[in-house]
Amino acid sequence: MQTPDHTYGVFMQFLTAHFNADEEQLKTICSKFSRKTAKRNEILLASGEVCKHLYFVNSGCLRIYLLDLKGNESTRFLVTEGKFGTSFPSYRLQEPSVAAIQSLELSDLFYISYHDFQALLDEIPAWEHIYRIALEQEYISSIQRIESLISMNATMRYQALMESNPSIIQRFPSKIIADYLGISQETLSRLKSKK
Amino acid sequence: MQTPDHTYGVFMQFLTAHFNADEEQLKTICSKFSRKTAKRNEILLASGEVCKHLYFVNSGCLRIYLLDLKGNESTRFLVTEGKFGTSFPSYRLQEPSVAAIQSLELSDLFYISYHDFQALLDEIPAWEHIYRIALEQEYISSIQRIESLISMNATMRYQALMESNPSIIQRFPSKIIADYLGISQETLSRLKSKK
DNA sequence: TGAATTATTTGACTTTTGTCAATAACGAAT
DNA sequence: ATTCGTTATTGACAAAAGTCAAATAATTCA
Repeated sequence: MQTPDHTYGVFMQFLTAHFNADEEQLKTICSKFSRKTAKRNEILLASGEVCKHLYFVNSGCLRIYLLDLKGNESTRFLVTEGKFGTSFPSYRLQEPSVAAIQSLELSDLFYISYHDFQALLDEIPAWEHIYRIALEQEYISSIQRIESLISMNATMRYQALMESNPSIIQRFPSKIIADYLGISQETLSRLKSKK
Repeated sequence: MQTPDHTYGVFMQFLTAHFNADEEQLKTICSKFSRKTAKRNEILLASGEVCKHLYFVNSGCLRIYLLDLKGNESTRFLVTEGKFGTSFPSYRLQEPSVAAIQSLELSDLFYISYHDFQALLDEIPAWEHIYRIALEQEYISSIQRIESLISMNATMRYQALMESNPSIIQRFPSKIIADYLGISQETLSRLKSKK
């Protein structure tokens, strides 16, 4: 991938929003990203592997999830269009991943290796700045998620999700919404019908 | 606070670990921090207020916690010696805080305002770099906390905490450990006696 | 030190949530 | 449209965790 153009879609919007003034930097950044299509339900990372890529979801959706010995799944994150996602602890530390990554839909993805990501941090100070801002946002989101998990019951967590992010409730199977909320799908089904 | 010296304790260790080569930057950074002592159980931030300070805990301990209408408390974070802590979403966005901050012990604190923190980010590129690294670590910790909350029951979460951070179990009242794990103090007491 | 406060444990009971199983509904792909 | 496989709902029951109350233990600090 060498020169950015309109076919980049949402990824192009992200880049120009941050680097519109600097064609040179933009080309450097694009040169480090590759693009791929992931099929519905395709596994991009199995648990136990070291996570090699950070993904930008141009279209579709990724799910970062845990799978225990009994086959129970827990959704750590859902990553929709215009967002970056990876198995962060594994990607950052280059250690085996606890979580797996799955494409929930037919997805159009840009991705960058850890090595190239580090190179961008060194080469382009603005890249570190943007990354820092993004980390702050994700950290705030994760704090809010922790708060809902330690201070609310299943009903309150579902209501809070309906208010903060109603689109994902419609978009994804309720089994996955239940995993994300840390409750069983039967419990979710019941609290939906009661209300 | 102008010139750093040995009375700074752990804070000095943190600074020299990152800026040992640069006396100039060190002085700039120190000039933005103030120091204060907080009494046991002193409230440093009440919920609803905008969080003005980021704290470095030189000695003692801070607790970032939630308080609901019924008086139930939930501990978002415990910040021990050598760590930075604040009500992060409020400090970063300069919005009213959901959480409160309390000094659990007699604590020796360094603190910096949001404005001065932003100034350091602009003035000293290495400050943004260090901050980014710290954010990554905190974000990874919060992801691991989310995972334990969505995929483990009370017993497993307690066991995991005993393995990952046994010192805080001994140091703090079990009521606070229970809050931190998202369970009632009675449940914690029972699972301790069963094992 | 000793009174007062705070924290912890335990019991009895309730509520919430999970599990298993059966059925119903839905959706993708031919 | 029909079939197959997945997803959602519901019931019956079990397990986990919460609540309230009382008794005991431990701490604080005056």
